[in-house]
Amino acid sequence: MSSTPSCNPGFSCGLDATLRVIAGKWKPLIIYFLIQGPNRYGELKRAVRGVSDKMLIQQLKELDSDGIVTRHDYQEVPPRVDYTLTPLGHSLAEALTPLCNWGSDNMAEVARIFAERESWSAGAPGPRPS
Amino acid sequence: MSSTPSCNPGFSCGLDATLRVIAGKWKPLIIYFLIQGPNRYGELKRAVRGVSDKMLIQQLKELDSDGIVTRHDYQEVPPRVDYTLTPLGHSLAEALTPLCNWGSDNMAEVARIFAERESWSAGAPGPRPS
DNA sequence: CTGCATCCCCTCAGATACTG
DNA sequence: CAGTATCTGAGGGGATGCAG
Repeated sequence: MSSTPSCNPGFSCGLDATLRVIAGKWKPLIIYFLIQGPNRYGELKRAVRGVSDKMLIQQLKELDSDGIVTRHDYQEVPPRVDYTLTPLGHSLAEALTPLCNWGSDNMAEVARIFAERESWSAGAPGPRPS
Repeated sequence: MSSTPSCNPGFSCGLDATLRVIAGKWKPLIIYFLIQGPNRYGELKRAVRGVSDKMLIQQLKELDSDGIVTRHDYQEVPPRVDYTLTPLGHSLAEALTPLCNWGSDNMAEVARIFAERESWSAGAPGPRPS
């Protein structure tokens, strides 16, 4: 029955379950862009810059079979396909929001950290080994 | 917000920035367990099931150099080391909460989906997934 | 903790089908 | 030819885990 056990087979906790769904380099981005508007393949590809066709298609396919998005093929001549979030996917996208905000809020900080890390390889005078 | 740069060098959006920090198979779990309580190395290892020593140490080290956690070595015998979240790490952990909740809320759903996907190889008499 | 063997993820480059 | 969506194969590199 649906007694929602505290710790189900396979998942050590809720976060664990979530991670299985959004695992991968692009899925979080894809999901998050999907809720913001663009849903045609081309739009998505432009939004998630740096992703290759293969990856985009692949991830989209996985998200589809995971019940996060729905693929709609208009079967038209200039190919037209769009992807929309399912209710489940929509709620997931919303759960992603705080992460996005965190990144926005701390972007300067994060950028600085990464910049430093790159610079020490270039010979930074950092009194900072450990 | 007033001083929040729209799109900084390298990051296409906030989510992108965040993902660079929590990239990896274990980091989100580690961070989230860290906020839930105490965390000696051993505790952590028990919490994040399936992780190897090498990976745990490695990820912890990265999180440390990313300013997310702080490593404290008591230099005792028996070795005692603990890791605590920095303010930055703490806020990140909080941003992770909705994701954890999402997983908990939809664990049954997710488990079902994954179960079905695995069953195709076992020949389940399922009433057709579609 | 370091080295080594492995595996999967991801990127690159090229191909297909159809229209204006 | 240009544009859209998708697929295929090859290959590198990073991530992961085991043993010394």
